[in-house]
Amino acid sequence: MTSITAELDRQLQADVNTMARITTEMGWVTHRQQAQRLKSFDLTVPQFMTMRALAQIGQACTMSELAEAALQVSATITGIINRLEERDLVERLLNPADRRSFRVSLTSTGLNLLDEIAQQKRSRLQTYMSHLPTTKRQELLGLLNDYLQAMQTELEETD
Amino acid sequence: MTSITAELDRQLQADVNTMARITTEMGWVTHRQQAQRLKSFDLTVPQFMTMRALAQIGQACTMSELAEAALQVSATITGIINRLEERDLVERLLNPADRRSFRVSLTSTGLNLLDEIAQQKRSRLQTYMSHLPTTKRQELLGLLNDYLQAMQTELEETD
DNA sequence: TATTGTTATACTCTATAACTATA
DNA sequence: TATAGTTATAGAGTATAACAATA
Repeated sequence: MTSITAELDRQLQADVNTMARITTEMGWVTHRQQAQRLKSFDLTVPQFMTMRALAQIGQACTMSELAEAALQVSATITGIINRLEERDLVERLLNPADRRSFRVSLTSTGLNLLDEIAQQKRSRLQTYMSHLPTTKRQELLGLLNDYLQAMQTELEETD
Repeated sequence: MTSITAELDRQLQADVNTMARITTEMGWVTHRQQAQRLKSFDLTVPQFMTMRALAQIGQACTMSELAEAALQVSATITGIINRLEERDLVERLLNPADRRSFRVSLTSTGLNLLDEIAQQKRSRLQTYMSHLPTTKRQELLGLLNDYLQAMQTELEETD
């Protein structure tokens, strides 16, 4: 007869395997699905995530700050911002305090586009989430949030 | 005084907003983190996901089948398989039954590499998951699995 | 004629290293 | 000298369209 401890270990192993499969798959499916959806707005995933990072910072920030928030190196951000700026979705403003750097921010056009995309996403999620009982919903959110934070912490550590 | 229905609606709205934020962010963080980790194996995310799709199919498949499983178009898969084949991680085998197509499969080197990566991922997850009580773990897995399936179904529909 | 897979093309993302301007 | 940002470079992924070989 097996001990309770061994039983729990086996269960943990099984759960870890399942979790490994789900998170790997979910990351890729999410990425490809987002790319597909953003295409109709003529945006790429990195462009969208950069705009989102700008919105989240809330105020004009430097290229370096933006690069860090968007999980990119600064050379990459330069290219992304160039393309977004050509379409008047973001703007570089001179920074009188330090003439080496800019203040980058979303234009009103950029902010509106971001709102439109967010609204579309909320509509899709509403259908899915309204099928879950309130307690399950909140438990899911809490666990996802913990997991996300664990991932973000880990990313910072390996920097 | 507000009705219970209105209260529930407001709660649903709040949960939908949170879920929208978390899933968007998680997709990007996962993608960047995976890219960073895979770099130490000299693999890109699409290369890894293609190898994973091959492993999941289990037997040799055609380029078209692989493209569909890896959520790519066939022209993209051609390039990815070319690069993996040069490193002996996958192989194209002649298909006597139809000389237009190949049977693609992982080599033993490719399979070993995949195992090594999976093992590393399990180790990391184990630390995180052993902190969760068994019931919470399984509830999380159930909900994530449902969500993943909902996403995959949606991807197929928009094809 | 239809299907399988590749090639051609054009563009974006990505990281590293070299560089320019400013502090 | 150090820092902010860009440019140069090389390579990978991406989709569309044109193409070759085979069915």
